[in-house]
Amino acid sequence: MSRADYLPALLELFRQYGYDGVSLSKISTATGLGKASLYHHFPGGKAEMLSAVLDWTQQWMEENILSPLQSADQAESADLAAGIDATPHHQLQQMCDRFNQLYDSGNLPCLLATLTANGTQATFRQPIKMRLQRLIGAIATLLTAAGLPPDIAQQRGEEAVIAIQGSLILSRAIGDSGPFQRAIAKLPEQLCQGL
Amino acid sequence: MSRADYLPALLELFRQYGYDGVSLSKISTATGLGKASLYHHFPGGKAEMLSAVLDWTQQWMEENILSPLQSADQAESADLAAGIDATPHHQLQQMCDRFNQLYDSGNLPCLLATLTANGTQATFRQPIKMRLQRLIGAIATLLTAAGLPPDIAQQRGEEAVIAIQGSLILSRAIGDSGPFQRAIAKLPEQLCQGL
DNA sequence: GGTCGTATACCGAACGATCGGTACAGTCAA
DNA sequence: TTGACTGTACCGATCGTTCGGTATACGACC
Repeated sequence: MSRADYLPALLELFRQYGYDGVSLSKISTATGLGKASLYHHFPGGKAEMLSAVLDWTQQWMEENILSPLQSADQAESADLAAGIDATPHHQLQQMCDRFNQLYDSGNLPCLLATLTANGTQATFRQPIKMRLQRLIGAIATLLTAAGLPPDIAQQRGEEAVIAIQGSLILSRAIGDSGPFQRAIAKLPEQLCQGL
Repeated sequence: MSRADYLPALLELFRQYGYDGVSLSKISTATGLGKASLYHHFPGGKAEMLSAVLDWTQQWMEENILSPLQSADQAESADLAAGIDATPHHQLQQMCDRFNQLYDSGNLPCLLATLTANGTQATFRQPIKMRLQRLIGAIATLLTAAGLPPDIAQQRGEEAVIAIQGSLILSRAIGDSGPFQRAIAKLPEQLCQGL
Protein backbone atom coordinates (compact mmCIF):
# COMPACT_ATOMS: atom_id res chain seq x y z
CA MET A 1 0.00 0.00 0.00
CA SER A 2 1.33 3.40 -0.96
CA ARG A 3 0.17 6.99 -0.71
CA ALA A 4 -2.02 6.80 -3.79
CA ASP A 5 -4.17 4.06 -2.30
CA TYR A 6 -5.31 6.30 0.53
CA LEU A 7 -6.08 9.38 -1.53
CA PRO A 8 -9.73 8.50 -2.27
CA ALA A 9 -10.53 8.07 1.41
CA LEU A 10 -8.66 11.28 2.23
CA LEU A 11 -10.55 13.18 -0.45
CA GLU A 12 -13.89 12.06 0.94
CA LEU A 13 -12.89 13.22 4.40
CA PHE A 14 -11.50 16.61 3.39
CA ARG A 15 -14.35 17.48 1.06
CA GLN A 16 -16.89 16.67 3.75
CA TYR A 17 -15.28 18.10 6.86
CA GLY A 18 -12.66 20.55 5.62
CA TYR A 19 -9.09 20.71 6.83
CA ASP A 20 -9.55 21.44 10.51
CA GLY A 21 -12.63 19.25 10.65
CA VAL A 22 -10.67 16.14 9.76
CA SER A 23 -8.88 14.63 12.73
CA LEU A 24 -6.15 12.06 12.50
CA SER A 25 -8.34 9.59 14.35
CA LYS A 26 -10.99 10.01 11.64
CA ILE A 27 -8.31 9.46 9.02
CA SER A 28 -7.03 6.50 10.94
CA THR A 29 -10.38 4.74 11.02
CA ALA A 30 -11.21 5.69 7.44
CA THR A 31 -7.94 4.34 6.05
CA GLY A 32 -7.49 1.50 8.51
CA LEU A 33 -4.00 2.77 9.27
CA GLY A 34 -2.62 3.71 12.64
CA LYS A 35 -1.69 7.29 13.20
CA ALA A 36 2.01 6.47 13.20
CA SER A 37 1.61 4.68 9.88
CA LEU A 38 0.00 7.74 8.40
CA TYR A 39 3.13 9.69 9.23
CA HIS A 40 5.15 7.07 7.43
CA HIS A 41 3.33 7.74 4.17
CA PHE A 42 2.86 11.44 4.79
CA PRO A 43 5.80 12.71 6.85
CA GLY A 44 4.41 16.21 6.66
CA GLY A 45 1.29 15.18 8.55
CA LYS A 46 -2.17 16.42 7.77
CA ALA A 47 -0.91 19.27 5.62
CA GLU A 48 0.92 16.88 3.33
CA MET A 49 -2.17 14.67 3.12
CA LEU A 50 -4.30 17.55 1.94
CA SER A 51 -1.55 18.67 -0.39
CA ALA A 52 -1.44 15.21 -1.93
CA VAL A 53 -5.21 15.20 -2.33
CA LEU A 54 -5.09 18.62 -3.98
CA ASP A 55 -2.43 17.45 -6.41
CA TRP A 56 -4.42 14.35 -7.18
CA THR A 57 -7.69 16.16 -7.84
CA GLN A 58 -5.87 18.79 -9.86
CA GLN A 59 -4.58 16.05 -12.12
CA TRP A 60 -8.11 14.68 -12.38
CA MET A 61 -9.45 18.06 -13.40
CA GLU A 62 -6.63 18.50 -15.88
CA GLU A 63 -7.45 15.23 -17.61
CA ASN A 64 -11.21 15.13 -17.29
CA ILE A 65 -12.28 18.75 -17.48
CA LEU A 66 -9.63 21.02 -18.93
CA SER A 67 -8.11 18.84 -21.61
CA PRO A 68 -11.48 18.00 -23.23
CA LEU A 69 -12.26 21.71 -23.22
CA GLN A 70 -8.96 22.59 -24.80
CA SER A 71 -9.29 20.01 -27.55
CA ALA A 72 -12.09 22.15 -28.85
CA ASP A 73 -10.00 23.71 -31.59
CA GLN A 74 -9.26 20.45 -33.32
CA ALA A 75 -12.58 18.82 -32.54
CA GLU A 76 -14.53 21.80 -33.73
CA SER A 77 -13.26 21.73 -37.28
CA ALA A 78 -13.56 17.96 -37.40
CA ASP A 79 -17.08 17.94 -36.01
CA LEU A 80 -18.14 20.79 -38.22
CA ALA A 81 -16.83 18.84 -41.18
CA ALA A 82 -18.87 15.89 -39.95
CA GLY A 83 -21.94 18.08 -39.80
CA ILE A 84 -22.24 18.27 -36.01
CA ASP A 85 -23.59 21.63 -34.96
CA ALA A 86 -22.75 23.63 -31.84
CA THR A 87 -19.50 21.94 -30.88
CA PRO A 88 -18.80 24.29 -27.94
CA HIS A 89 -22.21 23.46 -26.57
CA HIS A 90 -21.45 19.79 -26.89
CA GLN A 91 -18.10 20.14 -25.15
CA LEU A 92 -19.63 22.13 -22.33
CA GLN A 93 -22.22 19.41 -22.07
CA GLN A 94 -19.43 16.90 -21.60
CA MET A 95 -17.87 19.13 -18.99
CA CYS A 96 -21.16 19.22 -17.11
CA ASP A 97 -21.36 15.44 -17.26
CA ARG A 98 -17.95 15.26 -15.64
CA PHE A 99 -18.98 17.67 -12.92
CA ASN A 100 -22.13 15.69 -12.39
CA GLN A 101 -19.99 12.63 -11.86
CA LEU A 102 -17.47 14.48 -9.67
CA TYR A 103 -20.18 15.71 -7.31
CA ASP A 104 -22.34 12.59 -7.52
CA SER A 105 -25.32 14.46 -8.98
CA GLY A 106 -25.06 17.07 -6.27
CA ASN A 107 -24.83 14.76 -3.29
CA LEU A 108 -21.13 15.32 -2.62
CA PRO A 109 -19.59 18.68 -1.69
CA CYS A 110 -16.79 20.39 -3.56
CA LEU A 111 -13.35 20.09 -1.98
CA LEU A 112 -12.29 23.58 -3.00
CA ALA A 113 -15.49 25.14 -1.70
CA THR A 114 -15.26 23.33 1.62
CA LEU A 115 -11.66 24.41 2.05
CA THR A 116 -12.57 27.96 1.14
CA ALA A 117 -15.50 28.09 3.53
CA ASN A 118 -13.63 27.62 6.78
CA GLY A 119 -10.51 29.63 7.28
CA THR A 120 -7.95 27.28 5.78
CA GLN A 121 -4.20 27.74 5.93
CA ALA A 122 -2.85 30.42 3.65
CA THR A 123 -0.71 27.72 2.03
CA PHE A 124 -3.69 26.12 0.36
CA ARG A 125 -5.37 29.30 -0.74
CA GLN A 126 -3.18 29.87 -3.76
CA PRO A 127 -3.62 26.45 -5.41
CA ILE A 128 -7.37 26.75 -4.87
CA LYS A 129 -7.39 30.19 -6.45
CA MET A 130 -5.29 29.04 -9.37
CA ARG A 131 -7.48 26.03 -10.08
CA LEU A 132 -10.65 28.07 -10.17
CA GLN A 133 -9.05 30.66 -12.40
CA ARG A 134 -7.74 27.91 -14.62
CA LEU A 135 -11.24 26.50 -15.07
CA ILE A 136 -12.72 29.92 -15.72
CA GLY A 137 -9.98 30.63 -18.23
CA ALA A 138 -10.52 27.35 -20.05
CA ILE A 139 -14.23 28.04 -20.48
CA ALA A 140 -13.51 31.61 -21.54
CA THR A 141 -10.98 30.44 -24.10
CA LEU A 142 -13.45 27.98 -25.52
CA LEU A 143 -16.20 30.59 -25.80
CA THR A 144 -13.83 33.18 -27.20
CA ALA A 145 -12.71 30.76 -29.88
CA ALA A 146 -16.39 30.16 -30.61
CA GLY A 147 -16.87 33.83 -31.34
CA LEU A 148 -17.80 35.47 -28.05
CA PRO A 149 -16.07 38.71 -26.98
CA PRO A 150 -13.27 37.92 -24.50
CA ASP A 151 -14.72 39.92 -21.62
CA ILE A 152 -18.11 38.32 -22.03
CA ALA A 153 -16.51 34.89 -22.29
CA GLN A 154 -14.61 35.52 -19.07
CA GLN A 155 -17.82 36.44 -17.29
CA ARG A 156 -19.43 33.28 -18.62
CA GLY A 157 -16.61 31.29 -17.08
CA GLU A 158 -17.29 32.94 -13.76
CA GLU A 159 -20.98 32.25 -14.21
CA ALA A 160 -20.25 28.56 -14.64
CA VAL A 161 -18.29 28.35 -11.41
CA ILE A 162 -20.94 30.39 -9.62
CA ALA A 163 -23.74 28.16 -10.85
CA ILE A 164 -21.93 24.98 -9.86
CA GLN A 165 -20.79 26.15 -6.46
CA GLY A 166 -24.00 27.92 -5.61
CA SER A 167 -26.23 25.04 -6.57
CA LEU A 168 -24.00 22.62 -4.69
CA ILE A 169 -24.39 24.66 -1.52
CA LEU A 170 -28.11 25.06 -1.95
CA SER A 171 -28.59 21.38 -2.62
CA ARG A 172 -26.54 20.43 0.39
CA ALA A 173 -28.28 22.95 2.63
CA ILE A 174 -31.81 21.82 1.83
CA GLY A 175 -30.89 18.18 1.39
CA ASP A 176 -32.20 17.99 -2.16
CA SER A 177 -29.98 17.48 -5.18
CA GLY A 178 -32.64 19.02 -7.43
CA PRO A 179 -31.16 22.53 -7.62
CA PHE A 180 -27.74 21.19 -8.63
CA GLN A 181 -29.17 18.94 -11.30
CA ARG A 182 -31.30 21.74 -12.73
CA ALA A 183 -28.37 24.14 -12.70
CA ILE A 184 -26.11 21.63 -14.44
CA ALA A 185 -28.78 20.78 -16.97
CA LYS A 186 -29.21 24.33 -18.19
CA LEU A 187 -25.59 25.39 -17.84
CA PRO A 188 -24.40 24.61 -21.41
CA GLU A 189 -27.28 26.56 -22.92
CA GLN A 190 -26.67 29.41 -20.50
CA LEU A 191 -22.99 29.61 -21.37
CA CYS A 192 -23.54 29.42 -25.12
CA GLN A 193 -26.13 32.18 -25.12
CA GLY A 194 -25.49 34.49 -28.07
CA LEU A 195 -23.44 32.06 -30.11
CA MET B 1 -23.99 43.78 29.07
CA SER B 2 -26.43 41.10 27.98
CA ARG B 3 -26.51 38.36 25.39
CA ALA B 4 -27.47 40.71 22.60
CA ASP B 5 -24.29 42.75 23.00
CA TYR B 6 -22.10 39.78 22.15
CA LEU B 7 -24.06 38.56 19.15
CA PRO B 8 -22.19 40.67 16.56
CA ALA B 9 -18.82 39.31 17.66
CA LEU B 10 -20.22 35.78 17.73
CA LEU B 11 -21.65 36.19 14.25
CA GLU B 12 -18.30 37.29 12.88
CA LEU B 13 -16.63 34.26 14.42
CA PHE B 14 -19.18 31.69 13.28
CA ARG B 15 -19.48 33.01 9.75
CA GLN B 16 -15.71 32.95 9.32
CA TYR B 17 -14.74 29.71 11.04
CA GLY B 18 -17.93 27.68 11.26
CA TYR B 19 -19.19 25.93 14.35
CA ASP B 20 -16.34 23.54 15.09
CA GLY B 21 -13.77 26.07 13.95
CA VAL B 22 -14.72 28.50 16.71
CA SER B 23 -13.11 27.65 20.02
CA LEU B 24 -14.16 29.03 23.37
CA SER B 25 -10.80 30.72 23.69
CA LYS B 26 -11.41 32.56 20.41
CA ILE B 27 -14.82 33.58 21.68
CA SER B 28 -13.30 34.62 24.97
CA THR B 29 -10.75 36.93 23.39
CA ALA B 30 -13.24 38.28 20.84
CA THR B 31 -15.83 39.16 23.45
CA GLY B 32 -13.46 39.99 26.29
CA LEU B 33 -15.38 37.60 28.50
CA GLY B 34 -14.00 34.71 30.51
CA LYS B 35 -15.35 31.26 30.00
CA ALA B 36 -17.40 31.41 33.17
CA SER B 37 -19.05 34.60 32.00
CA LEU B 38 -19.80 33.07 28.62
CA TYR B 39 -21.51 30.17 30.32
CA HIS B 40 -23.42 32.57 32.48
CA HIS B 41 -24.89 34.31 29.44
CA PHE B 42 -25.17 31.12 27.39
CA PRO B 43 -25.70 28.20 29.77
CA GLY B 44 -26.00 25.87 26.81
CA GLY B 45 -22.45 26.62 25.72
CA LYS B 46 -21.34 26.97 22.15
CA ALA B 47 -24.51 25.42 20.80
CA GLU B 48 -26.65 28.04 22.48
CA MET B 49 -24.36 30.80 21.23
CA LEU B 50 -24.79 29.68 17.64
CA SER B 51 -28.50 29.22 18.21
CA ALA B 52 -28.75 32.79 19.48
CA VAL B 53 -26.81 34.06 16.49
CA LEU B 54 -29.09 32.14 14.13
CA ASP B 55 -32.18 33.59 15.79
CA TRP B 56 -30.71 37.06 15.60
CA THR B 57 -29.77 36.86 11.93
CA GLN B 58 -33.11 35.30 11.12
CA GLN B 59 -34.81 38.29 12.63
CA TRP B 60 -32.53 40.54 10.60
CA MET B 61 -33.47 38.73 7.42
CA GLU B 62 -37.13 38.88 8.34
CA GLU B 63 -37.04 42.63 8.74
CA ASN B 64 -34.55 43.63 6.09
CA ILE B 65 -35.08 41.09 3.32
CA LEU B 66 -38.39 39.29 3.57
CA SER B 67 -40.69 42.01 4.80
CA PRO B 68 -39.70 44.48 2.06
CA LEU B 69 -40.29 41.72 -0.46
CA GLN B 70 -43.68 40.89 0.95
CA SER B 71 -44.83 44.48 1.00
CA ALA B 72 -44.82 44.24 -2.76
CA ASP B 73 -48.55 43.77 -3.01
CA GLN B 74 -49.41 47.07 -1.42
CA ALA B 75 -46.44 48.93 -2.82
CA GLU B 76 -47.08 47.71 -6.31
CA SER B 77 -50.50 49.20 -6.65
CA ALA B 78 -49.39 52.39 -4.98
CA ASP B 79 -46.29 52.72 -7.11
CA LEU B 80 -48.17 51.81 -10.23
CA ALA B 81 -50.64 54.51 -9.38
CA ALA B 82 -47.69 56.86 -8.96
CA GLY B 83 -46.42 55.86 -12.37
CA ILE B 84 -43.34 53.91 -11.23
CA ASP B 85 -42.64 51.06 -13.58
CA ALA B 86 -41.24 47.62 -12.75
CA THR B 87 -41.91 47.60 -9.04
CA PRO B 88 -40.75 43.97 -8.60
CA HIS B 89 -37.48 44.91 -10.20
CA HIS B 90 -37.12 47.81 -7.83
CA GLN B 91 -37.86 45.66 -4.81
CA LEU B 92 -35.41 43.01 -5.89
CA GLN B 93 -32.91 45.81 -6.32
CA GLN B 94 -33.48 46.78 -2.72
CA MET B 95 -33.04 43.17 -1.68
CA CYS B 96 -29.72 43.06 -3.48
CA ASP B 97 -28.64 46.23 -1.71
CA ARG B 98 -29.36 44.57 1.59
CA PHE B 99 -27.39 41.50 0.63
CA ASN B 100 -24.57 43.71 -0.51
CA GLN B 101 -24.56 45.27 2.92
CA LEU B 102 -24.90 41.93 4.71
CA TYR B 103 -21.88 40.47 2.96
CA ASP B 104 -19.87 43.70 2.86
CA SER B 105 -19.78 43.80 -0.94
CA GLY B 106 -18.61 40.22 -1.06
CA ASN B 107 -15.84 40.43 1.51
CA LEU B 108 -17.66 38.59 4.28
CA PRO B 109 -18.81 34.98 4.05
CA CYS B 110 -22.37 33.78 4.56
CA LEU B 111 -23.12 32.23 7.93
CA LEU B 112 -25.51 29.68 6.50
CA ALA B 113 -23.08 28.63 3.79
CA THR B 114 -20.20 28.28 6.22
CA LEU B 115 -22.31 26.17 8.54
CA THR B 116 -23.48 24.06 5.63
CA ALA B 117 -19.98 23.53 4.28
CA ASN B 118 -18.49 21.67 7.21
CA GLY B 119 -20.55 18.89 8.71
CA THR B 120 -22.50 20.85 11.29
CA GLN B 121 -24.72 19.35 13.94
CA ALA B 122 -28.03 18.03 12.68
CA THR B 123 -29.74 20.44 15.06
CA PHE B 124 -28.76 23.44 13.00
CA ARG B 125 -29.51 21.94 9.63
CA GLN B 126 -33.25 22.44 9.79
CA PRO B 127 -33.26 26.18 10.60
CA ILE B 128 -30.74 26.72 7.81
CA LYS B 129 -32.90 24.79 5.39
CA MET B 130 -36.02 26.64 6.43
CA ARG B 131 -34.41 30.04 6.05
CA LEU B 132 -33.19 29.35 2.56
CA GLN B 133 -36.55 27.98 1.52
CA ARG B 134 -38.23 30.98 3.09
CA LEU B 135 -36.10 33.33 1.01
CA ILE B 136 -36.69 31.34 -2.15
CA GLY B 137 -40.41 31.31 -1.43
CA ALA B 138 -40.53 35.05 -0.85
CA ILE B 139 -38.87 35.76 -4.18
CA ALA B 140 -41.11 33.25 -5.91
CA THR B 141 -44.21 34.80 -4.39
CA LEU B 142 -43.13 38.24 -5.54
CA LEU B 143 -42.46 37.06 -9.07
CA THR B 144 -45.65 35.03 -9.19
CA ALA B 145 -47.65 38.06 -8.13
CA ALA B 146 -45.87 39.97 -10.89
CA GLY B 147 -47.19 37.55 -13.46
CA LEU B 148 -44.62 34.78 -13.73
CA PRO B 149 -45.76 31.13 -13.68
CA PRO B 150 -45.32 29.68 -10.19
CA ASP B 151 -42.85 26.97 -11.19
CA ILE B 152 -40.70 29.44 -13.10
CA ALA B 153 -40.86 31.87 -10.20
CA GLN B 154 -39.72 29.13 -7.82
CA GLN B 155 -36.74 28.38 -10.04
CA ARG B 156 -35.89 32.06 -10.13
CA GLY B 157 -35.83 32.07 -6.34
CA GLU B 158 -33.39 29.19 -6.42
CA GLU B 159 -31.35 31.04 -9.02
CA ALA B 160 -31.06 34.02 -6.72
CA VAL B 161 -29.70 31.94 -3.85
CA ILE B 162 -27.37 30.11 -6.22
CA ALA B 163 -26.02 33.35 -7.66
CA ILE B 164 -25.43 34.86 -4.23
CA GLN B 165 -23.86 31.83 -2.63
CA GLY B 166 -21.83 30.86 -5.67
CA SER B 167 -20.43 34.32 -6.22
CA LEU B 168 -19.61 34.65 -2.52
CA ILE B 169 -17.58 31.46 -2.66
CA LEU B 170 -15.83 32.43 -5.86
CA SER B 171 -15.01 35.89 -4.55
CA ARG B 172 -13.66 34.48 -1.32
CA ALA B 173 -11.68 31.77 -3.08
CA ILE B 174 -9.88 34.10 -5.47
CA GLY B 175 -9.70 36.99 -3.04
CA ASP B 176 -11.57 39.38 -5.32
CA SER B 177 -15.01 40.73 -4.58
CA GLY B 178 -15.59 41.42 -8.27
CA PRO B 179 -17.61 38.29 -9.06
CA PHE B 180 -19.99 38.91 -6.17
CA GLN B 181 -20.53 42.53 -7.12
CA ARG B 182 -21.18 41.64 -10.75
CA ALA B 183 -23.55 38.85 -9.77
CA ILE B 184 -25.47 41.13 -7.44
CA ALA B 185 -25.60 43.90 -10.00
CA LYS B 186 -27.27 41.82 -12.66
CA LEU B 187 -29.44 39.76 -10.34
CA PRO B 188 -32.62 41.92 -10.44
CA GLU B 189 -32.64 41.94 -14.22
CA GLN B 190 -31.96 38.21 -14.31
CA LEU B 191 -34.85 37.47 -11.97
CA CYS B 192 -37.31 39.73 -13.76
CA GLN B 193 -36.58 38.25 -17.16
CA GLY B 194 -39.84 37.75 -19.03
CA LEU B 195 -41.87 40.19 -16.99
C1' DG C 1 21.85 -22.45 1.07
C1' DG C 2 22.41 -19.59 4.98
C1' DT C 3 22.73 -14.96 7.00
C1' DC C 4 23.39 -10.45 7.29
C1' DG C 5 21.98 -5.40 6.31
C1' DT C 6 18.54 -2.47 4.63
C1' DA C 7 14.24 -0.58 3.15
C1' DT C 8 9.29 -0.65 3.58
C1' DA C 9 5.09 -0.88 6.06
C1' DC C 10 2.98 -0.69 10.17
C1' DC C 11 1.74 -0.07 15.15
C1' DG C 12 1.25 1.02 20.56
C1' DA C 13 2.18 4.38 23.63
C1' DA C 14 3.04 8.66 24.96
C1' DC C 15 4.06 13.74 24.30
C1' DG C 16 2.45 18.73 25.21
C1' DA C 17 -1.30 21.48 23.89
C1' DT C 18 -5.91 22.63 23.43
C1' DC C 19 -10.65 21.31 23.32
C1' DG C 20 -15.61 22.17 25.62
C1' DG C 21 -17.30 22.37 30.03
C1' DT C 22 -17.66 22.71 35.35
C1' DA C 23 -16.98 24.05 40.38
C1' DC C 24 -16.35 27.51 43.38
C1' DA C 25 -14.99 31.48 45.71
C1' DG C 26 -15.13 35.70 45.21
C1' DT C 27 -16.66 40.88 43.57
C1' DC C 28 -19.89 44.46 43.20
C1' DA C 29 -23.99 47.06 42.58
C1' DA C 30 -28.83 47.39 44.11
C1' DT D 1 -28.10 40.85 51.98
C1' DT D 2 -29.14 39.24 47.78
C1' DG D 3 -28.38 38.10 43.09
C1' DA D 4 -25.97 39.08 38.85
C1' DC D 5 -21.60 38.53 37.24
C1' DT D 6 -16.61 37.07 36.81
C1' DG D 7 -11.55 35.01 37.55
C1' DT D 8 -9.23 30.98 38.53
C1' DA D 9 -8.39 26.53 38.80
C1' DC D 10 -9.60 22.32 37.22
C1' DC D 11 -11.79 18.15 34.68
C1' DG D 12 -11.69 14.33 31.07
C1' DA D 13 -11.25 14.05 26.26
C1' DT D 14 -9.16 14.80 22.02
C1' DC D 15 -5.99 17.28 19.16
C1' DG D 16 -1.57 16.69 15.91
C1' DT D 17 2.75 14.76 16.39
C1' DT D 18 6.75 11.87 17.73
C1' DC D 19 9.35 7.93 19.50
C1' DG D 20 10.71 3.32 19.80
C1' DG D 21 9.98 -0.85 18.03
C1' DT D 22 8.08 -5.04 15.14
C1' DA D 23 7.18 -7.87 10.93
C1' DT D 24 8.21 -8.79 6.35
C1' DA D 25 10.60 -8.81 2.10
C1' DC D 26 14.57 -8.19 -0.94
C1' DG D 27 19.28 -8.60 -2.27
C1' DA D 28 24.31 -8.99 -1.33
C1' DC D 29 28.02 -11.46 0.55
C1' DC D 30 30.20 -15.72 2.58
